Amino acid sequence: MNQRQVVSERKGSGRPGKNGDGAERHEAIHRSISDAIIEHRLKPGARLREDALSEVFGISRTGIRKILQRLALEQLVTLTPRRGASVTRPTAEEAKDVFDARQMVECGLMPEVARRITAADLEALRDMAGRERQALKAGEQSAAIKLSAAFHGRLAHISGNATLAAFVEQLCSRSSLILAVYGNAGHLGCESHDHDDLLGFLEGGDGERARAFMSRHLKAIEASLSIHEEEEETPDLYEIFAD
Amino acid sequence: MNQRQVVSERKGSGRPGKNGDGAERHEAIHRSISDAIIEHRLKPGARLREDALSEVFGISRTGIRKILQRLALEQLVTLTPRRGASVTRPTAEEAKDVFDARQMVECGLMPEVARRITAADLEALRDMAGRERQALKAGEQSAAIKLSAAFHGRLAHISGNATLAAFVEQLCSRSSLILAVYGNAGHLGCESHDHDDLLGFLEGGDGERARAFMSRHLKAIEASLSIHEEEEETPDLYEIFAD
DNA sequence: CGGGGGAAAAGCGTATACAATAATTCCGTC
DNA sequence: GACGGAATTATTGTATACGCTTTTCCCCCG
Repeated sequence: MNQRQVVSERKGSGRPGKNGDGAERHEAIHRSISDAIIEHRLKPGARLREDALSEVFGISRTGIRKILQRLALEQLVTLTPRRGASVTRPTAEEAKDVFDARQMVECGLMPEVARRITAADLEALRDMAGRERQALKAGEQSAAIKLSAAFHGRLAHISGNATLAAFVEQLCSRSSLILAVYGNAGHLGCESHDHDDLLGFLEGGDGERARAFMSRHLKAIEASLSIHEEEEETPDLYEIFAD
Repeated sequence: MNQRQVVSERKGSGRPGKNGDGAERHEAIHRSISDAIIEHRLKPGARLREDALSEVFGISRTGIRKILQRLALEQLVTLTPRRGASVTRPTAEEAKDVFDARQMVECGLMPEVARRITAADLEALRDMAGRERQALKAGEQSAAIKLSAAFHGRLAHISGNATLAAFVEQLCSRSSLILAVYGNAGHLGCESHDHDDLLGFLEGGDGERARAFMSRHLKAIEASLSIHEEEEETPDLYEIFAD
């Protein structure tokens, strides 16, 4: 594909182990794969072979498996028992569940966010929204998608509830996958200046209006999807040939 | 301790690999440890050494590490870089976050649950509530705690949203840990017949009343905690000896 | 020419070995 | 007798080796 310069420092060096900071390394690899999925550089259904990944990142399969397993818990990859890992292809039902969950949690968080948001938060968020619009205009869908998810995640963090914020982040990642499967190319994700408008309500401290706007915003994204329920993994032949 | 008969079939048998159904095995071990934590047979702060666990369950450290990692993602155990795993000891802040999250999600789910609940669901839930009361009366705190968490989890599943239901289950598990740290012995968890009352509202299809009742129910549990913020892990000596 | 069976290959699951680091204990010196 | 340091021990981190399952490809038979 196109990412080749990921990380190759000390790849062919004879020393196998010799770790300096293994934990951060793993974190970096996790983010690297996670980003590739969220940005649609790895598309739903793509297989992730352990050997290939271990070679690319220069660590053994042990470490890769650990990361793959974590990604599976985050619902970004699917682990099929003897078949290995692949990028998750969300079902229509999962898509509905994820957006219903976002509706409940993100909207529910808005009043508290409006109460706690600071000038520094607003500045950072406006910057993100601006860069997102810019990326969208420049046709860089990957960057725009990632920025949109980051915006929603950052917003949730302002509520002060780390548990709910982490949940929102996970939902946003999954939403990105859903967009990849059911989104129409063209007007994808949070286009327009919805995000800027939302920040306006939050700056004014109007939590209820922000909640209502967030609700419409999410509904608009969900409505833009075309849920056509691809052919099932195990088509029900009895139903198909019931005549 | 007291669990010794866990599983020892084919333990000393020479064959190392020879797996029949590794996945189910791992699932069982995960549940075994998870239950032990939720039932307070393993208390917060308890260390979980990999060697010991691998010997108890008769699998190698590889499998144990996998399970430990999953438990860490579920926030039931804490993985300290070079120090191994231990049962998570929730902070006061985490406790607040968890209960706020439950307040938002579980209450928000009630209307939909009231809409979809069936007679079979009601019967199963009443059975669980009954067994919980019975266990509480018999002084079996462990069983009561697990049944309470299971009740809330089962309830959430009726909403039909698997994502939110899984989240609720996780929150309930963590609540069990919170009870272990901050709960007063004596009246712990959902005593009385709160659960039965709730089922009454749901049976009547009154989603709004069920939501309000669930809100009070959760507030009551949270209020029964004594958040005294144990000595911090790194006490601020400068502040303590500031005079 | 198409389909099925078998052999080879590829890839995952698990265990084990080795290296590195944190904890503990023991000994020497002050 | 106590404190500091060094060696030993205990425990985690990582890699690698091996077995088993699945898949693929090729050849043979129909």
